[in-house]
Formats: sequence, C-alpha cells, structure tokens
Amino acid sequence: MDKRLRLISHLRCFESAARFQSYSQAANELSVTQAAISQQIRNLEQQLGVKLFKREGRSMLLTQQGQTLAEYVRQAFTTLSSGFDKIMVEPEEGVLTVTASLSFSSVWLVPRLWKFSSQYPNISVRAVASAQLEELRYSDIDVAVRQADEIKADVYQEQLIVDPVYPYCSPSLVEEMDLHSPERLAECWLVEAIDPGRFSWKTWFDLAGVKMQRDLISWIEVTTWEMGLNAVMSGHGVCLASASMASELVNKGLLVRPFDIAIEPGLKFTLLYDKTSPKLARINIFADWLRAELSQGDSSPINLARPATESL
Amino acid sequence: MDKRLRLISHLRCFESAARFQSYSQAANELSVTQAAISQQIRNLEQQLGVKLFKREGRSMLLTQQGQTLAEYVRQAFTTLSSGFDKIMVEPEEGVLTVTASLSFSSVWLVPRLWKFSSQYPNISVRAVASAQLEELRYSDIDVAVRQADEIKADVYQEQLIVDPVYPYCSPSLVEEMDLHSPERLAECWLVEAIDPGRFSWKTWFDLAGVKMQRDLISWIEVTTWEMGLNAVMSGHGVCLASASMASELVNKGLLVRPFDIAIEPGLKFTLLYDKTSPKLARINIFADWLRAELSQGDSSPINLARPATESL
DNA sequence: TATTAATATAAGAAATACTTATGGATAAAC
DNA sequence: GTTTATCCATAAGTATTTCTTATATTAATA
Repeated sequence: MDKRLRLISHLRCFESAARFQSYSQAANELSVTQAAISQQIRNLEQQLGVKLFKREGRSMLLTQQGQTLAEYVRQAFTTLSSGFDKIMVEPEEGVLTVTASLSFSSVWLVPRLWKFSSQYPNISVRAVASAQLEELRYSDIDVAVRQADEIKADVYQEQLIVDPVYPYCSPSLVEEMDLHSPERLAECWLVEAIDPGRFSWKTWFDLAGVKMQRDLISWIEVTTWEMGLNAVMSGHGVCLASASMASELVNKGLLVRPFDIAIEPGLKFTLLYDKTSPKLARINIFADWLRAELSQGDSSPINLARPATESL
Repeated sequence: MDKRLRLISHLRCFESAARFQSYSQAANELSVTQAAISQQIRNLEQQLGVKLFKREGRSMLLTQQGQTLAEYVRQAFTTLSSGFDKIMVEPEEGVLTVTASLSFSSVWLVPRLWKFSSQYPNISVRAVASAQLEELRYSDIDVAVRQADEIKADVYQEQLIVDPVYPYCSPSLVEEMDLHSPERLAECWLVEAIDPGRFSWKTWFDLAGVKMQRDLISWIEVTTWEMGLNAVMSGHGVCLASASMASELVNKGLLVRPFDIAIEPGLKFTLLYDKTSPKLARINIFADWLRAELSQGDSSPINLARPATESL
C-alpha cells in the first residue's frame, strides 16, 4: 500500500481549501477553525515536499501542482461518495432526522410527533430546529420543512401547502376589546415580526379595507412566529400567523381567529429531501404522513409566483 | 462536502483488510496491531450502518456491500496515488535512502560514502541496513542493493556485478599456519555461514581439488558475511567472502587472499529502485556512482542462471 | 483434548487534530 | 496617509482519535 495514503485524512481540508481558494471558507465548510486548516495543509505540504498553495495578498492561490492534485482528489472523493451511495440503503425502520424552523418545529411538528410515532413505532423521528436550511445531501439531516416562497437547494423540493395567514388572539381578548370589526384591532397591541415582508399588519389592514395609522398603534416586535403566538396566547395583543401553525392552539381553545380575512397567497411550506438518500424508504413514509397531516388543516393549495425571504 | 468523507481515515484499514480478507495481515501491512484494525473497521461499519465483513471461522469474508465498497475504495486510492505521482518530482539535490544487507552496508557502502558525498555534496545518503528487501514503491526507501541470485520485486532491477567468492584471512595467519597450499586450510579454524548455500567451504575445497573431512575441521559459525570478516580480521581463522566486500579491508592490509581460487559464478549484486519514484534524478546519480565504484573492484560480470537464497 | 490461530473488546497510553491567542501581511475604507 | 478589516501563520495548550496492551472468545488443527 502506498505510504502516502497515510496523508489521506489531510485531504478533506486540502480539497475544500482548493475549491474555495480560501482557508477561512474551508474552515467554515468543515466546521473547524482557520488555524486547523492552515496546519493541516502545512503538514500535507511538508510530507509531500510540494508547495500546494501560494499566498497572494490575502488570497491563497493554488500552485500548478496544487491544481493537479486537487483534480485528482476531487475525482477520488467522487468515487468514494459513489461507493458509499452504493452500499448505504437503509430499511424503513430506524432514525429519521427532520429539520424545520423553530416555529414549525415547536408549534406544529413536535406537538404532533406522538401521532406519527404511534402509527410508525419503528421509526424514531428527531426534530432539529434551525434558522436556515441545513445541508441535506450526505448529511445527518434527512428531511427539511421550510417556509419560503422560493428555496435554492440542489435536492428534491415539494410544495406541501400554502397556508393562509390570519390574525389570532386569546379568546378573552375578543370580549375584552369587543373585537367585532377590524377597526377595533387598532386599539390592541399588535404583534409583528421585525421583518415581516408581505405578512405584515399593513398588508392585512389593506385587505380588510381599514386605514392603518402605524404611529397610533402599540407594537410588539418578535423574531419568530412562535414568539408571536406565545405572546398572544397569554393575552398580549393580536398576532398574524399561518392557519396550520395556529391550528393546534385553536383546537385547544387557547387562541381564536377574530376575523376570517386572510393574507393570501399564504405561507408556503416546502418539503425537501435528497432523492438519493439511503433512508429514502423511511423518508417517503414520513413525507406521506406529513402531507396527510398538513392537508387536514386550514390551508389552500394555491400556486405561488412571487419571491420572498423565508419566514420565521 | 460529503460528510461521510470524515471516515476517510478508516479506509486504509478497510482496504487492506478487504484485500487480505484478514485483519492480522492488514495489521502487519500497516504496521499496527490487529486490535487497531478491528476497532477501525468496527467504527467504520457503525458509522456507515453497514456490515462490511462477516466472520466465518477464522476468516473475515467481505459481505456483498463490503466487496462493492472495496472496489470503489481501491479505485479512489489508485486515483490518489496517481495524483501524488503527478506532483511529486524531486530535484537532484536532497536526501536519498539506500537499503542493503547489514554486511554490504557496513563493509562496503558506509566506508565509501565519503567518496560519494564529496563528489555530490548536495545529496545526502542515508544507509539503512535490513535483513530483507524493503518495500520500494511509495516508501521511504529509494534504492536497494541486495545479494541474491533471483529477487522477486515489482520494481526495476539491474545486475551490478557478480562478485567471486575467495577465502580471506589475516596476513599474520598466512605465516603462522604456512598457508601455501589449500590442504593447509584444514588445519585452521574455518568460518562459515549457518546456511551458506553454494558459498560453502565444501564447494571451495571441491574447486581446489581437496578432499574435506568436515568433522576434522574446527568451525566458527556466523550469521552474516560481516561477522565472518570481522572474525578473521582479528586472526580467528579463514572465511569466504566476496571480493568487493573484502576489497576495502584488503587494501588496508587487514586481510589477504591466500589462494586465488574462487567460487564462481560469485555473489550477484542487484540494484533495485522504482522507476516512477519522484527522486529518480537523484537515484540515477547514485546508481551511476555505484556502478562505477563496484566496477573498480575485483569482480567478473558473468550471467547467472541458477536460483539461490539471498546471502547474508 | 490441548494447542494454535484469528478476531473482539475494554482500558489505558500515545499520537494527532483541533482550539485559542497572537502576530504578520495586505487590502479596503476613511 | 492612517486606520480598520480580512486573511493566513504560528505556538501552546486542549480535546479527540488512534493505537497498544491485556484478555476473552471462537474456530481450526494436531
């Protein structure tokens, strides 16, 4: 066996740094520090006796030899990934890791997981909350559910629902503030995201045909849909939220929807997973369940066209 | 980047064990213990969630998946080795590691290295003595000089000399024992290797036309040519040795050759190196010097046909 | 049946990989 | 031109991984 293959563990750092031409970005991709990358590559260069990078100002450019090796390493890694793909096919039973926004995870997914688990006791679902979409190919994450009008990802995407966005508040507030017309909302504290995009109270008031005077209203600013729901559940004002996310709380009598006026097209929920994942059998089971569960809520499957940033 | 590539460092153990279908042999190849191999492969299997080996009695057979992965790993390693080959080309100056038998190293090579070094001050030669031929492809060793009639190796081989084997003893012993005919040798202590093959005193006496009575002779048994030479240099008997190995000592007046009767074809010296080595420029310089230096000694370049084990 | 050969496993030791802190060089901003 | 920001380099220390040693288990062989 070629003794140079002892250096194989250094090649991950090398390949990443070569691709980015940047140690910092490689460090970020590999979730280590820049110093680790620097030292690994220094070690690799010393052991091979070859300069792979040359510094130009703040850039690390590949030498000719570095370029040559990078190409071979990339090819070898592709071969290995293919090999892994070939052997890793998992059965239906096992662990499945699902990632979604904090709001969807805590407000929708986690409160319903007992349903999935009782129906599929051999599949153990692990919910991972994240602010951004996580890497799905060749990673620990199997499925993602995100809210955005458009998602850039190189894996399979499927629109689950387009969830209308209504105002929600506690039942007691309806009586307290006599919320029988949209105009009455201006007397309440209104909960709004810091950057709501098209899911703002202004949008809603326009739909309701009410002129909103922003500076006359008391505002509560939140960073996630979940925070908004939690705030109004304890009697603090009125928030906008998507029907599905609020449904569990409405069913439990903790929240009510004072007006049947919705911002539509609503919040688009997208399912993402890697079609080549070894856990595909398991993912398909979860995806079917998810589709059924979401289709039972208050939602309307309407096509979207306009882009927006992902909601909270 | 494919997160499974974090497992890349385990793949050396896997590939070796897969090739040998034996953890012990893999351990031997990689110079680690069997336990290390066992644990690495267990870890790899756990992380991949795939059984790669199945135990059958005392054999570790590859599973179908193991076979598949082994093929991909082998291919990836070949690609990496090619990449390393492509970038690793060294200049003439630098370190060169030469391996030879203990006898050749200490009796011939090391006493002459000053010549090489003064002629090529930019090349630093490191002599490594070893009882067996060391791996030359992709290893720390650059050149080997071995004594054997036939060598199995997958690298370039070149016959340097075929060195006749004569008796040698100290000058004082010639006077002391009045060594003017071969028959007189029977009165001396004879130094012989434990397993001399065709370089035995019996062979020599046959050539000299003397009938040897083994049980009437006093024997000294040694394990290396070097030991034999050291013994007779201090006045202890007579040994057989190849002309080139003895030449330095003869030139210094420490040994003499009492009879000009040689066992021929003599000891075959072979030069071995990897034609694809990145240090080829450096190797060629050393090889040229070696050829010249050896051709200045008492030797005859005669073709060999018969196999024998490597001499000491 | 006893011995040998081969792998499995646990615990500890050794080596490697990584982090933190700091410095140096260069590019960008003011 | 100076200051700030960005990026990599390096040393020292920390954390993790890899390896060794000791022992157990299993199967093959004599």
